[in-house]
Amino acid sequence: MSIKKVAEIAGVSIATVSRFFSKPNLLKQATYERVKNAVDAVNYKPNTLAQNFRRGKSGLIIVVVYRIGNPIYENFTHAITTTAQAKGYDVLIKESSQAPVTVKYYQDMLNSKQADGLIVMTDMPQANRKTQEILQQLPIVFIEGANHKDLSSTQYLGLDNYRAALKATNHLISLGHKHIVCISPEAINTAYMQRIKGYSDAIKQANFKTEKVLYACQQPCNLPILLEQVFSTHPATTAIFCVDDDIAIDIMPLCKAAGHQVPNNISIMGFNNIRYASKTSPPLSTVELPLSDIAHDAIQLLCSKIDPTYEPSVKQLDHTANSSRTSNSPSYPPFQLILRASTAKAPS
Amino acid sequence: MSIKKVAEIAGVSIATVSRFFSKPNLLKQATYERVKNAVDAVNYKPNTLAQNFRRGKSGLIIVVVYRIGNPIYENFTHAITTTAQAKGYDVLIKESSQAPVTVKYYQDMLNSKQADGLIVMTDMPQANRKTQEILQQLPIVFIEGANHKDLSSTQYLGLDNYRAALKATNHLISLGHKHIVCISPEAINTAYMQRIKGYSDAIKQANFKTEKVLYACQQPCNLPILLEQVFSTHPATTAIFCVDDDIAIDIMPLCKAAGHQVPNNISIMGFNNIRYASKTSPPLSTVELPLSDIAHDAIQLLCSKIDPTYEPSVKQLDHTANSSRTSNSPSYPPFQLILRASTAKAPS
DNA sequence: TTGAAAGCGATACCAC
DNA sequence: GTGGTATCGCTTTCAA
Repeated sequence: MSIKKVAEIAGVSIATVSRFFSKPNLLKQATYERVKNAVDAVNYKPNTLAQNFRRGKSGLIIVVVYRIGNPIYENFTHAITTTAQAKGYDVLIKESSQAPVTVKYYQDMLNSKQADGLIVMTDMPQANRKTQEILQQLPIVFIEGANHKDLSSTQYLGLDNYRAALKATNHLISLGHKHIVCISPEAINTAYMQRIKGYSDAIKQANFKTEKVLYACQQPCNLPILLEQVFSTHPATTAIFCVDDDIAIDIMPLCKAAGHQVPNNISIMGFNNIRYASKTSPPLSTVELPLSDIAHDAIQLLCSKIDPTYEPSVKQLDHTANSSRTSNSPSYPPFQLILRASTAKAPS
Repeated sequence: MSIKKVAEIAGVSIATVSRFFSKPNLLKQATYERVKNAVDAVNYKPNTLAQNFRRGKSGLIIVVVYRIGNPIYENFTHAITTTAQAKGYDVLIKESSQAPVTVKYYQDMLNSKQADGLIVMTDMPQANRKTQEILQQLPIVFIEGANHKDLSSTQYLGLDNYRAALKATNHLISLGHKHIVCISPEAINTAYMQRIKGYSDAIKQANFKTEKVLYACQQPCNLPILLEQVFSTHPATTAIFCVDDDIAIDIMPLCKAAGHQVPNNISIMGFNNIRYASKTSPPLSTVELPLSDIAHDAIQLLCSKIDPTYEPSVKQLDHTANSSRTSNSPSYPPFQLILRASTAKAPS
């Protein structure tokens, strides 16, 4: 009844009140004033629910992250929001850690118009051929950690996890390390897989035989055991490549507690360069992906999927490292090696 | 046209299709089957936009946080979501760091029915008498950092920042420290103010004359200068109480770099017990507020504000420490002192 | 430049 | 148990 009320007070039709908000310059100055007065008088706000309903869209982009509180997202969501707002979308964040996020979930969310589009930073469980086809149709952009190999390049906007890991491992190799182990969370996703592959390939390219990947469970409960295992079965180990900073940050004190000096006896390398990586003792060497730089492209891509007429020519947006021929796009900087004091020359 | 389509296919009225979802047990078995088949056949999902519109509510609770990526929220949003979902609400998160969140913003968000209720963990800028009255009417629950003194107890669900800080400072005092400085972020909010007050009161109660509060700007740029200042103007300083862990984590390496051993020469105490507090070297002593424990009460309170008939008797929910007569509620545990290795006896 | 009116899709009341 | 239908508040032709 609200727009009606305002119309009544202003002595105009509801259409005019509607125009007051959507196309104010169509109104005659005098009419505009009358409506404005009425609107102010009752402090009228158009009912978003009704607007959304009528327009058939919610004006909402939802960013799905595994868990809030992960410092990785810090700048990314910020950049996403700024870009999206410029295009008239509001951005809200959904945590996926408490509910298994399935293809069906995305489908429902979008079909029922809860959100106009999704930016997903969580791994998607099983993507078989059928679900893949479904996802293809949906306005979703997958980033970081999606099962990109099941998705086309217009679906997935990736980061060069593979090459970054390759480079990080190569850095350790260049420091003279010959026995490097890799530690990954047990709950593995595609980003982690790519990083592990980067590590493996670096080891192989260097013709080392001691390639070793260990998996830590979510709660860093088994990390002490894991570490013990490393040094008992691979006593020659002089470097650890952790596929994320959290693992590295967890493991560094454990190394020290076990009597292994960092970096004198053992070098530790992280991944992501979270805010806390520079605060460890010694500060953590790590790699940083240009997460916030891809925000613009992500929104662009998403908009073109929400409204296919939006931008007919979607430019090439594949920044993944599926194969050796793929390279980083020049449009935004590639990964960056951040060298601090947790890595050093291998002890002789 | 969708419910209509399903009704057509099933050969029933739209009312029946509607009931299929809302009150399925009202349908005759045979009718139920027919509708079910039709629904499955076209993979029909009720349009949430239409439902929300018709029902006049969005079924959404939005948690407003200053910035995602802050580990404080990690468990809290989780707990909020679980509780809210049990009551039929979905929970999304809104970052406030990019847009100044004003009273008007909240008002619009709720009036326009974007969300049914808000849980706010950001400070609210200026709350004068008028805005206070407005907020009183709105389905908002303020937590942690709100200007609680401007709000009534049915509005604000607080944490005992004051007493936790008092206790933390008293712990330093009990270790023999007589010259304790306090460092707070420059962008101060009520939670920080309460903590600072807790610190001050502890100092006063101990009859120390050297009470000193310093403010670090958001980017920890001036922290080195601040620290230098501490030791030049207060060379007797043997302990630092930081009003949040981030400050403590930032300052610890700086102390060490400046040649002050932690905790031998200087003790450092944090606040919040974020995930990374235990990873510093030495591990950080801190205090932890029962943030995730209040999730249930927060949702309860919010629901009673969304629908006043929901729970006529709102039980006493004031857990703040406005005055000395207020005490922690027995319903959830109070703060907890987490003692690690960054605090030790004052050097003699 | 403005108004009248047809819906958007679902809900719920009132009949039968 | 089921169907008909008014209605939620707004947007958007189409006419005037």
